[in-house]
Amino acid sequence: MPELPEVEAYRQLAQGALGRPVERAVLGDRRFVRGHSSPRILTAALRGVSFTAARRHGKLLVLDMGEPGARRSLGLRFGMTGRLLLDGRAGVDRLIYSSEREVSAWDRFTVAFRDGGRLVVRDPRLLGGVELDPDESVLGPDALSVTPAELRRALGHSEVALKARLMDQHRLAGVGNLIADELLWRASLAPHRRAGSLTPAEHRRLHRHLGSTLAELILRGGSHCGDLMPERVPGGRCRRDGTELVRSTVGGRTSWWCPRHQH
DNA sequence: ATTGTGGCCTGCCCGC
DNA sequence: TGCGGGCAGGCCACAA
Repeated sequence: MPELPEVEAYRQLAQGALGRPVERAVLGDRRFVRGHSSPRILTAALRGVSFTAARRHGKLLVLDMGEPGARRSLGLRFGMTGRLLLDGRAGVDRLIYSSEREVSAWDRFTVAFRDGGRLVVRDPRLLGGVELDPDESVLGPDALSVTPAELRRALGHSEVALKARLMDQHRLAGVGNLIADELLWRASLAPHRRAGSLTPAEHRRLHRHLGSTLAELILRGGSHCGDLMPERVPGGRCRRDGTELVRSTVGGRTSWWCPRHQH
């Protein structure tokens, strides 16, 4: 599903859309519009502009547009089943939980360029969305570039489960359910550990594993490419010590973890 | 402010 | 063979 690694791939794909004048934008489903702008205002804002930069903040892809001084931006979210396509090319090969089928009805948002190319968000489940001038200030620091001090601040002294805190986009942006499980498994930390209870050594370990896990998943091609993923099924075993993994609900999400080495 | 819960959305898979 | 129910989780509204 689209977590940070997928959206990073989408960002790289979207670089190919920069500098190409927009003919028009089309909403396949008006429910796909998020935020305060109406579909009419959003599509009108895109007419004739060119994108000047493709940025990523957590799971949010931001396309800047317009002249400096009158800067606007377009925010794209992908939920758990959203794909990005540019001129028919996909940003990622495979998307777990989503469908591989090509159904034009799932093209929720299309930007048609004057040169004939298209940027398409294809999302069967409508869990993603498009927003004009998204408020990025509500997002925490990006998980790929977060500093140790920022990560410690994100966890704070909270009594909330560590995993829930890591997935709180307002405090740390980019970590979703699959990566949280992978990260905690690698860092030997239990998902239900209180977020504020980590020792300095555990903070360091978590920060180190966060960076290396994300970098590795980006290289491997997605959030589903972790070492824990194949065992994230009933009867699955820990690849480190052979213990049968436990499935429980933490922070309202299905969590798989090793009861032997994660504490 | 913080935290937890339920609903939205729909393709897919399983059991009957 | 068709059908109903459960599941998946990012995000947001809402309540306490």
